[in-house]
Amino acid sequence: MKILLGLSGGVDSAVAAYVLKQQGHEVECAFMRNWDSLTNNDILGNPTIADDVCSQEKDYDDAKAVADKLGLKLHRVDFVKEYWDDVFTVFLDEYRRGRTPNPDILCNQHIKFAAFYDFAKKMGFDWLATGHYARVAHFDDHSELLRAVDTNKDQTYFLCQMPKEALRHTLFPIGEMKKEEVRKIALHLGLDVATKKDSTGICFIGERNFREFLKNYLPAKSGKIIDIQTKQPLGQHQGVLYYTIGQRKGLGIGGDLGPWFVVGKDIHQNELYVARKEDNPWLFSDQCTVSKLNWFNDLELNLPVHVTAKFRYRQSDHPVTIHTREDGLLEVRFDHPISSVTPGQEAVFYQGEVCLGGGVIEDVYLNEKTLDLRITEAMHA
RNA sequence: UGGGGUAUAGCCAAGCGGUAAGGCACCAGACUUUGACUCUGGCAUCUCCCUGGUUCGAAUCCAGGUACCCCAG
Repeated sequence: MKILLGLSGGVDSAVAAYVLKQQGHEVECAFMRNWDSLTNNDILGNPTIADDVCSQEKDYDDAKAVADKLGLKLHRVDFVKEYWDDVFTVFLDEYRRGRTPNPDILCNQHIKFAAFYDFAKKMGFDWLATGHYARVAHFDDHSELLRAVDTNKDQTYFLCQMPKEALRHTLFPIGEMKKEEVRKIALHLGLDVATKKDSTGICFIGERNFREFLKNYLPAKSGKIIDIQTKQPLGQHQGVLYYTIGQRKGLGIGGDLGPWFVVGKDIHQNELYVARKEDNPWLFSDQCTVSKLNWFNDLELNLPVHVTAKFRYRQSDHPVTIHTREDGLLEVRFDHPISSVTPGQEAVFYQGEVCLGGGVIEDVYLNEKTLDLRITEAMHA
């Protein structure tokens, strides 16, 4: 089989390349470049903007070293425009709406398993492979996405929006391995990336002071921080768009009552609403609606059904019941109230080991009332 | 300009003569391919409003200032 592997310069994809090669496949690698700090005006809060060699080039060098060591060909592909148009534009639009998007899910959806997948097809490859911690089971008529064996590293959450067709032609070579084993193999192979720190932050962009990063694209506009319980102003925020639900840091509210957590916002009034931990009904919800659904199987034909769901990466599974509403949105009812479920984030559904798919959280509810309605009522009471 | 009260780090706030608790905020690190949450650590050392004094020793006692608050005018 002719396989194109996405090689990032990290240890996971390096070992994935090795595994495929050992299995006797015809493997070539490709390094993706999706972000250009200068053309994308990524200045504020960029820790490496002044460096001679930007971190991406360092990653490319690492990837090149791995490919050379394994004797594999390395392509270099550039999706900077696609990333901006299909990922970052959506990302910013969501923020402008006061929501909190997940750019890495968009990236997998539009870049790695769309633009990159198309590139692989065009280049004549039969399969696409990446170093994600996930498993895929291919059957005659469909493919299933399964949780990684290493449950601590499982990345199916980020893969929930990958197109079905791409999943049909994708392999995750390290999905059966634990991170520890991956590093051990890399060490045995003498790869320099064996001990390289796991990358974090937005994929292709990296770790950032997030508020400073957003300021490059969303202008600061300070306003009031209000205690949703008493309606009293407690301080000033720097821009309501910079904060997300459940957030504690960055509010700058002193005194003896805290800590305070963001429970909601009004982008028109430019007000941020906060509550104390003791007032936690404000942080909880028992239901949400979900749009932009992507299913890997025909489960939706059999709704309603009781499954488990994650509402953010590395959150434990929560039992929920899902069914379709007349307006086409998916309605998700939680068995028990959950904290800080946030519009714009992804709800991903599982049945045991199988990742069924996911969608974007639209509204969150408590006792049949949307968060916005609850806030409006509280502020006018 | 009568009486009473308070002045401790950015914000709250312990301390009541023996060599500055704690919380919030903030900063750093850990965790983490989103944003968050969480965890760990740091954070008053010509220092406790100022100036004198008592004492072996004062944020703690005394005197005088200064500022703010409350009650009464």
